Amino acid sequence: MKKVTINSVAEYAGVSKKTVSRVLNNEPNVSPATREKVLKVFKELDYKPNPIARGLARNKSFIIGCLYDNPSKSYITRVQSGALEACHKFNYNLLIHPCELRGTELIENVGQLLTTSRLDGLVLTPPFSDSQELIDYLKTQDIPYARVASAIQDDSSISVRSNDEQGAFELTEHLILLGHKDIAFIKGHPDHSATEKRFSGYRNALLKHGIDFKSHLVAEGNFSYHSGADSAKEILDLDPMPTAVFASNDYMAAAVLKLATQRQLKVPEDISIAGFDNAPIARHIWPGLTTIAQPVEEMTRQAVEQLIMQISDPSTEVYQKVLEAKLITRESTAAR
Amino acid sequence: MKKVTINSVAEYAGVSKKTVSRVLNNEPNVSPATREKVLKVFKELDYKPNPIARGLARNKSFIIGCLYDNPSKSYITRVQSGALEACHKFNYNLLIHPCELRGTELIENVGQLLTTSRLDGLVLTPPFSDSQELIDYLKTQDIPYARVASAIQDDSSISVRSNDEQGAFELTEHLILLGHKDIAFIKGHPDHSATEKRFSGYRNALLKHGIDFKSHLVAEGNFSYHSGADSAKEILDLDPMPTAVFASNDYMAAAVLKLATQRQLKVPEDISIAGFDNAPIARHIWPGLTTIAQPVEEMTRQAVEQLIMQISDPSTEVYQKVLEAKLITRESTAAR
DNA sequence: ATGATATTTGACACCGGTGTCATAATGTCA
DNA sequence: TGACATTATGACACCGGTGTCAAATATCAT
Repeated sequence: MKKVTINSVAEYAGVSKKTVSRVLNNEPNVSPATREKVLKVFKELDYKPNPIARGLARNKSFIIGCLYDNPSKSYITRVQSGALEACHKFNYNLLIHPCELRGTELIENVGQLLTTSRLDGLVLTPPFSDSQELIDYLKTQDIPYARVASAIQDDSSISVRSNDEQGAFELTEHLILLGHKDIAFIKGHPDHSATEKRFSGYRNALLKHGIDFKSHLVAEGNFSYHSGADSAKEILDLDPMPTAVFASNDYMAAAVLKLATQRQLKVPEDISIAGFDNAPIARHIWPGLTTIAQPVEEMTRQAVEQLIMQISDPSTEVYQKVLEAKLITRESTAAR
Repeated sequence: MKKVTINSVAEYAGVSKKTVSRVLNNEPNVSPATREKVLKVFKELDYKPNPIARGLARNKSFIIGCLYDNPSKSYITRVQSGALEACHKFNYNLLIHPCELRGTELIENVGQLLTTSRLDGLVLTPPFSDSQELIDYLKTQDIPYARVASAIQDDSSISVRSNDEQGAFELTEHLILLGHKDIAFIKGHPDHSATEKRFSGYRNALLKHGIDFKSHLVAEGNFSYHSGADSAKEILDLDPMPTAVFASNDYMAAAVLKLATQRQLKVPEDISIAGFDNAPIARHIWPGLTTIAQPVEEMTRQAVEQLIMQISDPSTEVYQKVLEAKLITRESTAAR
């Protein structure tokens, strides 16, 4: 299998390299006859341009990097799947790069990534999308990036998020309307901006309905199943026990459900449990979890799509969007 | 921020490009003094070689591709995490490429991937690692690849798998020793070689203990939660109902557990349920699933590590390994 | 000191494309 | 038909490295 390069094509077609390059890139100023001829040779020799050479000449790699550090596997796969969809639409590829937010090496680590892969852009998922330090660094490197599910203010970069506050508000209201007054809340990871947003949605709903906020009903989680299990213990040990628990994501809610069931509590008869995200686990367990569907794939898809726009035309207006979250009721919540 | 290239380094250090290149690649035949001098300039100018230029010159990208099409999110993330570990150890990056096994475009799709990204190697995960068609194609493209969890015979390529048959045998035996005789089995996806292996482990255990194999106790699944739900219905509708169910993975087992619970059956008192893989969900639900721990990360890590070895030295002996699977007992199985 | 050999170094082509600019071919209008 | 604008084409440098090979220098034995 001999290698077919732009040179061989040019020679075979009897034109210059440059003309072949023009045809390749659909540039104007090629006569129809010549274009036709070259295209035929492409077919005949089964020519595929070398992306690396092209990358060198144009200083582009057609690769987008995805940064993440998230305890939820399903969140990651959803992010990836949205990102891939957008990438493939525009013939980009996706390189994944998990790393840790904490630790002084973050900047170094990302810098390493940038120099070793020459990415054309970066998608930041929480908690990176909320890291001011990282964002400041990226600005100095002038590499385009897009933030997913970030609540921090930065008008100069692409951002797509969903309305966490609104979602949490609706879910809390749902519980209140079912007659619950003692609603425990499990917070997410403090590094994620969604954590505060969801918490404030919860508080606002209580406020609106004239229910006193009680701080002893709030447990500190970090989105991991394990932290949910710890919080579950705290909450179920309370006396009197709250009649409902709202966990900031489905994994933690699943942990509450597990402990409740272990303790012979009936869900939702004895206690209602709700989560957030609509992760697969929410419907894989019994009873199914009432939760808030967050359009993770869609957020990421849009973010990456816009990122690619920005890469191909830096003058594109910076896209900032907030998508709606939606209440999904299942069997884990019921009237008091 | 001015760009620092090999030329500027050379000029600044007062040596030729080539000498800089030698230092860069730790090549011999550079006098200690010169090497020292160049290294100092590296630091001073904060020089980072351009991987794309290097890739063009050496026809290498330092990127490994990972092909998958698997309904289990947790399986995918485990695969990725093992692959990433190996990649980062050797300064490679990982590009992920989900695609569908079925459909005539597979070869075309992969071909496209290879020409648009110039990968240095490919990791195949099930069901791709079992696809003879794909493997034949890859051989014609002469790109190095490694197979993960594949049972098909191919001495010429790297393969790391775990002992599915043995694992299924042990799990079945565990159920038998608990006194179960009517043990239903839910098969996995027919495109995965593990499916037959697990099934045959199940049959062999029955055989060894003199229990008749009953085909009506076998349901056809495909590893997805959904298929598990369908199979669960079939099995729980049987009369008499079997006293134990062994699903070929944990997702399907979780579906059985959900339906059983919905039907007010007590697990494990009324029916024992077991899965395979030791996916996170196995311990996220109540009762926890008895299952077989499959070292997915470790398999992939080894496969990628060997792949990289092979890339850097094609004469490396082809690595083929079978790792052990391990029985994990939890609350979902009990004596009859 | 001399020649023989080993080590260090650099000039230059090359990887496979793209960008710039000059030149050739064609079209337009008075 | 000539003057000029427009379109088509190619020569050549360039992106930032690596490979080849010959020249320069150092090392060693005699």
